[in-house]
Amino acid sequence: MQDLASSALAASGSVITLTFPDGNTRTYPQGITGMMVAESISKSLAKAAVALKVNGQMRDLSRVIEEDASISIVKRDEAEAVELIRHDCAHVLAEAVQRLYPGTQVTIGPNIENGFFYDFARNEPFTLEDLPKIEAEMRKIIERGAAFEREVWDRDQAIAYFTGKGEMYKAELIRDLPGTETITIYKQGEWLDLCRGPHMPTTKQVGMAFKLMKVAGAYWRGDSSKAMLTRIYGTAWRTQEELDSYLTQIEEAEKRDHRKLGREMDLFHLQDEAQGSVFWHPKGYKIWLSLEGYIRRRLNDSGYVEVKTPQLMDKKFWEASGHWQKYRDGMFIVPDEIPSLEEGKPIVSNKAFDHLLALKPMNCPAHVQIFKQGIKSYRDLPIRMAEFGCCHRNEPHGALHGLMRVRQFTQDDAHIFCREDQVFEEAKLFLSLFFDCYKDLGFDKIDLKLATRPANRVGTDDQWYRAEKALEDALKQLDLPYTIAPGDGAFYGPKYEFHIRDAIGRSWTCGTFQLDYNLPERLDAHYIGEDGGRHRPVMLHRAILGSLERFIGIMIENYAGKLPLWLAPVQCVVATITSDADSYAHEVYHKLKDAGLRVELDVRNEKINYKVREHSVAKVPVMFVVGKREAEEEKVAIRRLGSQDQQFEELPQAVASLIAECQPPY
RNA sequence: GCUGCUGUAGCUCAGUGGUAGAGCGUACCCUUGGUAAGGGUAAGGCCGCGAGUUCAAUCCUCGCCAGCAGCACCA
Repeated sequence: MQDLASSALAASGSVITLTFPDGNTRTYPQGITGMMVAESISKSLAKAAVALKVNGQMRDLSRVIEEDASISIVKRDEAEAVELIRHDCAHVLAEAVQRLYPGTQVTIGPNIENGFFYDFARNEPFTLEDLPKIEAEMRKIIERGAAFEREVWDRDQAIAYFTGKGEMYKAELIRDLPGTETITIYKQGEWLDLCRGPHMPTTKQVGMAFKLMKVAGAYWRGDSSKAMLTRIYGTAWRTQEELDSYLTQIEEAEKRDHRKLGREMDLFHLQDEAQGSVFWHPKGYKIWLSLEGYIRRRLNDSGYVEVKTPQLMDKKFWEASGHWQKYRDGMFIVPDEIPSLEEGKPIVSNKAFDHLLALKPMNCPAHVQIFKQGIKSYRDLPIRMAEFGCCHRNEPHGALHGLMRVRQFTQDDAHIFCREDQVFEEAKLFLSLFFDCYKDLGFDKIDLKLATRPANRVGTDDQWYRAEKALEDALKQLDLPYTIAPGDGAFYGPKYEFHIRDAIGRSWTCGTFQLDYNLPERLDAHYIGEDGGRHRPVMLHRAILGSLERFIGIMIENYAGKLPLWLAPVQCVVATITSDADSYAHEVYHKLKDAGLRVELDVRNEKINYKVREHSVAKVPVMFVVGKREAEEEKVAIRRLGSQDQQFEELPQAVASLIAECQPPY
């Protein structure tokens, strides 16, 4: 090291000082690369190294370190390296595809959570059958171990190069890069790609712990008016063990799918004749009622009043609210005419189109109508108007998904009518109510976003500023972690979005809190202020669960079907060992039933093993098992889901403690 | 809505150019068994829908519908 350093020093005459993670510093000659630094420390480090972090930024090992910096060498077995492995793997995928399918254009191939994808433009989209062949080609490329070489290209030359090769998408990407951006190219052997980098030294370091997962269509630049590309998803890890454990994790997650559990636990079903609308079975509806009851108590105790508003309302009404113009394509429209029963005649006349009704897609305009009945004083505000409102939205077929995205859903909706100076306080009240509920419901991983002004919006900038500030201040004051989602606000105001993930990691919006200056204006709502004049109230749209359908779906997945006692559709099964215990079992069953518990009696002519298995599979949280012994001693054998053993208890005590345990948290 | 894949018994899935099979579940019978599947018998199918090719289609081709994955959308 000394030799290298001193000889280079002698040549160039200047040095740089590098600080290592342990705080030590060393001087190196100018022009030194990351790889040379690694080699200067040890051969084994140089071999294990895949990248260099310069002042916290990942860089290629081959790049020259220009000036004094704190650095750390990233080894392949470190957690950070997995990002490099995945991105390099995407490049290898792209090369493999272009080798196997000449004429395919490459576009973009970024990392995503747990993996990467690459979008290709090809007349004939890839299918699942193509993947093993592509994987095999990738292995060859990795085996070959070509070095990744970074080159800086001139912008026009780069555009000319890719255009010349027929890579129109790459050319477009370069054309759209800001003029200040350096155009960098990474070569791996003969193949090259436009890329910002960094990359590992060679393709060999990608390793073999990767797998191509699925193919799908994806629009160029995420724009449905543009071409549809064919996307290949892959995953890559540092070791085979990591890959295997990821694949097992996916398999396990699939078992929690609410659509599967919904069928197995006999909670609900969906069918073609009512696609996107749920048939709730008795057991599923028990969950619904428990959850609804819980929220109703919460709202009642938090100053809300509950209302119920019409499903069908005249088109005029939706024109006034603005929904007709903006969201008509998502509404169910019904003619207000008696349909004809005459054979061969149209069901409705042409005149029917002059008078249309729509199923409500939202509850808010209806709530404004209630607000507008009579005259409201500033003293009445805030008015917190709640409704378990059933809404219909004509969702695109491709969007429908189990309970998560349906066409008929019920929101635990409410609208708060208040003065602007009350927004901050209402936001705080809502946030604390929200988190109290989610704690009770077993959710701690909630992704809270503050969605700010979109390009297309109503209201003045000043109004938006005050609105965003009120929402952000409430978050800060409650010390809640959040991220900003710029431009994601509604056209009428900023909002909080509460996202939760399902079993396989997809994120769904559940709760929401939205500020709205627009609707009170459009529907002419007002109150009389202290000054005796008319004023516009601010409207806050808010939901804790969001759609009950979606929330129950998420909850099933979150608990893997093993709902806590207060939500479980069947809280206890009384099961007999022999028919000698039948009459005692009836007595036990009725004691629990009379106490209001959701209980079932199993006196079937089956062995206890069989009954225990069946009810365990059905995820019943508690079983009271009774045989001859229990009947004689007035006891029950309690068996809990997931436990191997049992406790024996006196009947009155067992009943009392189960009742206590089944109480809702609020 | 777009791209791809899939559609066979209530559920999970085999299968074949000559009108179908398993396991689980269901019904009935035997069994009264002490904590995750006791035994037997039986019933159960417009092989998603419509057209075409063929002597013959669940199987091949086309169209439609639905489901799944992803994309787009989500007031």
